[in-house]
Amino acid sequence: MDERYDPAAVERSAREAWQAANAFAADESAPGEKYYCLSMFPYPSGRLHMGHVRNYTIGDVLARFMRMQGRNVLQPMGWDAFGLPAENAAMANGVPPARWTRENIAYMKGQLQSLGLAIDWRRELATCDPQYYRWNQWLFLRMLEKGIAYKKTGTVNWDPVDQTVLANEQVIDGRGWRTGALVEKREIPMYYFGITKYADALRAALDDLPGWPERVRTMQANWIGRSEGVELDFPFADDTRTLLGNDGALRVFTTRADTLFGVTYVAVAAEHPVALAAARGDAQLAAFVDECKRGSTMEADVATQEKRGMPTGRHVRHPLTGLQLPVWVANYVLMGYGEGAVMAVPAHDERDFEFAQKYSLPVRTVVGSASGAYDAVTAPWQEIYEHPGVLVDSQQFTGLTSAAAVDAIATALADQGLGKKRVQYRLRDWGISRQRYWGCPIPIIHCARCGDVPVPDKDLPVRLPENLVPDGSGNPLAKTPSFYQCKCPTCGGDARRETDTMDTFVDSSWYFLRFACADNEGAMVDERANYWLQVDQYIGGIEHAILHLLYARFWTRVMHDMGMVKTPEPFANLLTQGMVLNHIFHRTPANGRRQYFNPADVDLVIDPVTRASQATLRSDGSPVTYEGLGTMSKSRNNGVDPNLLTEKYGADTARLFMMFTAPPEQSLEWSDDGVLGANRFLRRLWKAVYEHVVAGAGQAQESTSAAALSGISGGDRELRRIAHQTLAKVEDDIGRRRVFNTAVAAVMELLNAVGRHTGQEPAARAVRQEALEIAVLCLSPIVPHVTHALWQELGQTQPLWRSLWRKADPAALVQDLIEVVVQVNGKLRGRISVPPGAPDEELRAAALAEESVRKYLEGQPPRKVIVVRGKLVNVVV
RNA sequence: GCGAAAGUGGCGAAACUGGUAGACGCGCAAGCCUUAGGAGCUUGUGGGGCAACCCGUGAGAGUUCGAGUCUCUCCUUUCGCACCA
Repeated sequence: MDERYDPAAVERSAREAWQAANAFAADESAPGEKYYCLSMFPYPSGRLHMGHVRNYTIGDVLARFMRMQGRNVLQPMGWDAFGLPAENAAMANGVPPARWTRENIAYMKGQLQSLGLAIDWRRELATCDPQYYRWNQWLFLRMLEKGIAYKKTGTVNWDPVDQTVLANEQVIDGRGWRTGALVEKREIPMYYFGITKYADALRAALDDLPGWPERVRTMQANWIGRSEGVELDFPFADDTRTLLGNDGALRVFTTRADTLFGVTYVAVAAEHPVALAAARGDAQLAAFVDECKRGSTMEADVATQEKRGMPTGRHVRHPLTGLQLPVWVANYVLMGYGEGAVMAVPAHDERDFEFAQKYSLPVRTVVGSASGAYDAVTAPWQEIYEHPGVLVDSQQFTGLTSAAAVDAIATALADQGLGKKRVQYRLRDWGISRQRYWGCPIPIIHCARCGDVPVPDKDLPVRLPENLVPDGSGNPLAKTPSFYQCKCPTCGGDARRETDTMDTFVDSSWYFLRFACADNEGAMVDERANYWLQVDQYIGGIEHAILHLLYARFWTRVMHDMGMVKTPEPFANLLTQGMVLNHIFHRTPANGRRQYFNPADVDLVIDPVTRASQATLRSDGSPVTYEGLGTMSKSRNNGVDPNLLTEKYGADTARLFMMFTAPPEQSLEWSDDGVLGANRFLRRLWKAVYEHVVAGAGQAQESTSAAALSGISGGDRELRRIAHQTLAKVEDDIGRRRVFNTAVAAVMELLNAVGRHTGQEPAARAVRQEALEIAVLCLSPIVPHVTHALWQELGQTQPLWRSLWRKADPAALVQDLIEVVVQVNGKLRGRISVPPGAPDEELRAAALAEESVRKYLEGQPPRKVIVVRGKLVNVVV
C-alpha cells in the first residue's frame, strides 16, 4: 500500500473498475425494491459550475447509499439541450447552435464522469435529439386532439428594430437588449396548453406530496392561486351592447360581493373589448389604450406603475340598484385575470381608492367593523376599510356579516340571472410557442385551403435543421424555405410549415419518464416507466420550485389521463439544494464600468469587533470594495472552476467539502480553508488505514465477526461501541434525515477514536480493523474513489460498490455505566455514573448524595426531584 | 404590501422528542517533529474571574423543575410572490 494518498491515481483506478464492471447499469429485472434517484439535468452551457457539483453530489450520495441498502437504483443523466444561450453563442461565434451544444455536452460529460457519479450512462439523452423531441411533437398532437392544446392570440414582446420577438429576460428597462429600442406588445397567434383545466387537480394533489418541502408546496399553491368569488353582470346602460354585438352586459369577477352596494364605477383593462370599442370613436382614448399596450409584459413592472385611467364615456347599470355607473379604462386592471374588468369599490379596496382619489370618483362606504371600531356611517371619505365586517346602506342585506352577505347577494344575483358563485385561478394557460430557432418544431402545417393541419404521426419527427446560424433578426426557420415549404397533408397543395418552436420547459416536462425507456424507438414510454416511476428522490435548485415542477406535474397528469403512465404525480420526494456562495469584490473606476475581482485574488480581513471589512487586491496591494456574499456567477467574477478543484485535490475532496460544510438545503459558503480541511481529513483516513495495514503485514487477518469480538473489554470495547454507534448514526442521517454534514462529523469522531486506540494484540487489531472498515463503508457514498481503494487495502475481496451496508450490532452498543447529569434548579452541578437500567430511586439517591448537590441543600430536604431516566436528575431546592 | 424561512463562538455549523449549548471542522495560540510541506503530531480555544462561581443562542416578556427548542410582541436578514379584483 502506498503511504501517500494520491487522489489522481486512486480516482482513475476506481473509475476504471466501475466502468469495466458496468457497475451502475440499472436493470428492471434486478432484485431489490426499485429506487429512482434523479438530479435535475443540466443545460449544456459549456462547463459545470459549483451548483452542478453540489446538486449531483447530493444525488450520487443518495443513489450510492440506497444501492448499499439493497435497493435497485436508477440514476440517469441527460441534457436540457434546447434554448436561447445556444443561439446567443451562435451569433457571437458564427457556429450553429447544434454544434456548440454537442461540443458542450461532450466536455461536460467528461466533467461529470470525473466526479465519479454512479450514473447509468446507457440511458443518456439530449432533448435536441430527434428521437427525443419527436415525442414532444407526438404528445402535442394528442393534446390537440383532446383539446388540451389549442391556438389563440397571445401577447409577446416585440423589438421593432430587429423585427423579432423577445423573451422577458431580453427586455431591459422596457427596451430590447440588443437594439435598445422601445419594446412593444404584439398580439400573435400562439399554441397553448390548457393547464388551467388541471388547476384544481394540481392544487389539491399538493396535499398528497408529504415528501416535498412545505415552502415549495406553498409557492405552487400561491402560483395556482385559487380564489372563491362571484361573477356578475353589469348590464349596459347605453348602446355599447350593439357596438359589441354581444348579449349586452359587462361581466366582472369579485371576491367581495358583500361590497356590491359600494360600487361607484367599473374599470376595464386596456385590451378589454369595451375599451377597444369605445376607443374607436375617441382619439384620446385610443391613444391611451395604445400607450397601455406598450412596455414590458412583465407583471412585476406593471405592478410598480402609477395608476392611470380614462373614462370610456360608456355606462352600465348596477345589477341590484339599477343606478348608472361610469366605465373607465384603468391600467391596474389585468386582461389576463378574471374577466379583465372589475367592479370598483373605493371605500373597501386600496387600489380602487387610490384611483378614485386621483380622478375624483365618489366613495361609498357599505361595510363597517362588527365591533363598531370603524363606524361605516360616519367614516370619512379619506379612509378605506378592507376587512370584512357588517354591512350598512345595502338594502335588505344591511346588518349581515360580510360572509353571510356574500352568500345572500350571490343568491339574489343568481335569481335574476345576473351572477353566480365561481372559483377563479391565478394560473393561466401555458403558452408554448416561441419564435425561436433552437427548439422543438411545433408539428403543424398551415394550408390556405385546409387551415392548420397537424403533421401526421408517420411524418414525425419534424426535424429541426441543424446547420442554421441565427443573426438576431427574427427566426432563421422562417427564412429557410427548405424547412417551411411543404405540402398540405390533407389536400396535397402547397403549404407552409409552422416555424415556431416549443418552450424549452416542454422538453424538461417529461425527460424523467423517458430515462426509463430511452431506447424505445416505437413509443414515447413503455411499461418500464411504470416500474421506475415515481421518481423516489428528485434533487434540484429552488429556482425551479414553480414553473418546471408545475409543468412536469401537469404533463405527467396529462399522460396519466391518457393511460400512458400509472402515476399522476412524477416526484415522490423533492430536495431543493441551497446555492453555492462566494465573496464579491469590485472597483468602480472613475470613467468606466464596475470591475469585479475573483475572491482568489483578494485578501479579506474582517474585524471581529467592529465588523469592518478590509479587502485588498493582492496584485497591486490597493483596496477593493467588499460587497458581501452572493451566488457564484460569471457576471460577478466570483465563481470557482470545479476543474481546478478536482485537479488540485481530486473529486473526493470536492465532494466531501460540499457535503460537510452545510446541510443540503442550506446555502453553502465557499471556503478555500474548508476545502483544505476536507482534503486533510482524507489524508488522515488514508494514513490511519496505511498504519494499520502496514503494522499487520504478513499476519493472518483477525476475525471481525460479532462472535469473535464478544469478549473484548476496556478501550477495545469502547472503540467498538463508537464504531457501531457511528454506523447507526450515519444510516439515520443519510437515509432518514438527509443531512450529510453530521454523518461526516460522526465518521470524523470515529477516526479520532481510532487514533486514540492503541495495541497490536489480535483483539485490538480486530477491533481496529472493524472500526476502519465501518469508517470506509460509512464514507463510501460521499467519497467513493478513496474508499474504493481503502476497502481493498483492508483486505476485502468483494469490491465496495458491490457491498451492502452493515447493521449496527446491538451488543456492541451496550454500556456498563452511563453518565447522568445532575442539576440543581436546572443548572448543571455534577455528573454521576450509573448502570443503564438503574431505577429512578437509585438515580435520586445517587444525585442527593453528590457533594455538589448537598452544598445547595444545606441540610434541608429538596422541594422536588425530577428524574429523567438515563439522562438527568434535577433537584429543586 | 402579502407569504415563507432563518438569526447560536473569530468563521462554517451541531444540539432530531423541552433535558449537559457550541459536537465536527476551519481559524487562531503554544509546544514538538521533520525528507521545510498547501506537511505531520500534541495541547488549548464562547465571554468574565486567581478561584468558588457568574454570564451567555437577535431584543423583551411569558409558560415550565428545566427553553436555542413552546407562546406573545418587536428587530434584522434572506427568499418567494407582487395592482389577482
